[in-house]
Amino acid sequence: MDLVAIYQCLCDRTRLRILHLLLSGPLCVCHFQDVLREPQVKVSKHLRYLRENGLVEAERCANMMIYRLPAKPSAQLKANLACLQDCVREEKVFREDAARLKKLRDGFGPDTPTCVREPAKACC
Amino acid sequence: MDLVAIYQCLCDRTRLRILHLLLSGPLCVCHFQDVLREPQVKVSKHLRYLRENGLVEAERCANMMIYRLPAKPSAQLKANLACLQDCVREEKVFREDAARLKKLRDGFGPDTPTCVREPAKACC
DNA sequence: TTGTTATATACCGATAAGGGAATATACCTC
DNA sequence: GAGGTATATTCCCTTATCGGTATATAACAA
Repeated sequence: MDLVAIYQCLCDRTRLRILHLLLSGPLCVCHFQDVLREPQVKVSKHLRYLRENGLVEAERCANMMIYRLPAKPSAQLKANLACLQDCVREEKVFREDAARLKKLRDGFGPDTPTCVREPAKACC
Repeated sequence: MDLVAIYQCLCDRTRLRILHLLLSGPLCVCHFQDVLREPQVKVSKHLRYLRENGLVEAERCANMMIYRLPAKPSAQLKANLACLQDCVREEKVFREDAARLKKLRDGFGPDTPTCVREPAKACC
């Protein structure tokens, strides 16, 4: 995995949003769908892309997949994720995503997805 | 110019090499050709891409074009260029480029291009 | 003017990227 | 087993990217 591959992962807005969310902790696919408000295929394909390039790791838990940032990121990846975290502050989309994620995590009514209402059961 | 556009510029190896060279100062196109050992079209087109996205600035000087990093880079760009400078250390291509550029700048025989032998005349 | 050097552009082909619709797989529950 | 939920994959289309060959432009020099 070289530097170019990292930037190739970072050069799509959806993937940036995904990585930004992961900076605050592991998430399952339905979280992403809900927070990003993007269709399941789209999310799934971008996650696959990130995974194939070593930018995220995945683990099955019951019938859902939990995605997280690599436990041992390379120096290059670490540097770029830190840089990303600085840069996203300036853009609205990312702040909105963060706000929606917070809402989900805080728990909001009976219509929020199971994996959010019952994190223990959903392993995340 | 948003974050995605920056990463789109960074996700090609030739453009990374160009930006890396620019981190050590302005250069004209023939420098790039020589150091990168890439054909003129290729260099020119990547420079155009970078310019259109605000990652480099250009100025004509006599019959050559001098490219440089923006005088007033955005916070996002500044952060990413700093990150880039850290990351390139790990990869051979960049070190080799730097070595070739140094050779050129130190002046090497009568077969080096005019714009390198006579920097004053070439405004760089 | 003509020629020369430096750089840019147009055009073409090959490949990759990104998105959606439909379908498949994996796991759970009953 | 059947049915449900969560996620992945396949197929198809559209558009972007990258590279090369050939040609055009800009500025200088004689």
